[in-house]
Amino acid sequence: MGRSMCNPGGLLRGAGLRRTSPRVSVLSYICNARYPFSIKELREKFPRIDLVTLYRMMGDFGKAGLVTRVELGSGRAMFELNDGKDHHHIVCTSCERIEDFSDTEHERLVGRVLKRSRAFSRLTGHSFELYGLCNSCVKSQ
Amino acid sequence: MGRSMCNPGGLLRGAGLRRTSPRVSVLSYICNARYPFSIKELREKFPRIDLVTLYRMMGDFGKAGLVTRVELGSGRAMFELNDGKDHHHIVCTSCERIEDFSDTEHERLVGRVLKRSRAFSRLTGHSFELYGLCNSCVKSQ
DNA sequence: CTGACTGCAAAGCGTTTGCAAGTGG
DNA sequence: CCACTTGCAAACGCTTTGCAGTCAG
Repeated sequence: MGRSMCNPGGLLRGAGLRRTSPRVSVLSYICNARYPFSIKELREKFPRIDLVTLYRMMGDFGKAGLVTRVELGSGRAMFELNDGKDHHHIVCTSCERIEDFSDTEHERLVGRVLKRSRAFSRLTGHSFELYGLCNSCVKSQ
Repeated sequence: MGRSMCNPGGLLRGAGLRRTSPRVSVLSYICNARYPFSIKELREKFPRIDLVTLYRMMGDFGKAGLVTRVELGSGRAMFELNDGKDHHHIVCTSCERIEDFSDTEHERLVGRVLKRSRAFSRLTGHSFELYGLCNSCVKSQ
């Protein structure tokens, strides 16, 4: 639900980006992705699109607010569709499985930290990610 | 206080690592570092120690529990002395200034998230970092 | 003396840049 | 048409690996 209503053409036009074939393909894939994805994953899914094009595409989509870059400690860039909701991730350090979670308490906490800070007065972003072992990896270890 | 009592030789021996000249130099620097540091910073501070040695040293110190690796969204690895206390960072995205903070509420939050998760039952770590502009960078922009 | 450690060279990986050819509006 | 996009090649920064010489214990 919601995901399937994704309209790549409209999203691109709304963002002021040209509706090219690579962009439409990738954007519709992104709309249906349930978890953060890497450039490598896009490359495997779309072997005919150049790696450089994918990097530039994520850069453009990012500037346009279509996708958000998330840091998940893997060393490579990960992205996800920007749905406007602030959520976070639990990442399995063994199989890289990812689960989303959101926590309203966390937002309050961020505000409180900022208020206490002497050196900072403006926040532009934050990362809050958990690392662990998912149930199946716990069993097999 | 505390910092100045740093004893590189003792720390190394306790960790089962040989007390070599590069390790002693770097470790005493680390003990007095007030903020997370990068390999590049160590390289500038100790030009005569090979870059590869610094990487391996951080790897060894990490395994021995002397330092902790922190992800601050810069793309490069950052480390800090492992003092056993769980704290977090506010990073200025303009000048890379770093301020530490700790928040007991955060620990409770982590436990709550884990309890609610269906797919995860064991956590091995977490990141909680804030990004923003420090007071002096806010003024100059 | 021996294994742990270091330095140098080279490779690996993810990412970025330059430029000519292609294409959407 | 013309500016925006793409693909290919090459460079880039950070990090890792291989190997021979060195040093601590």
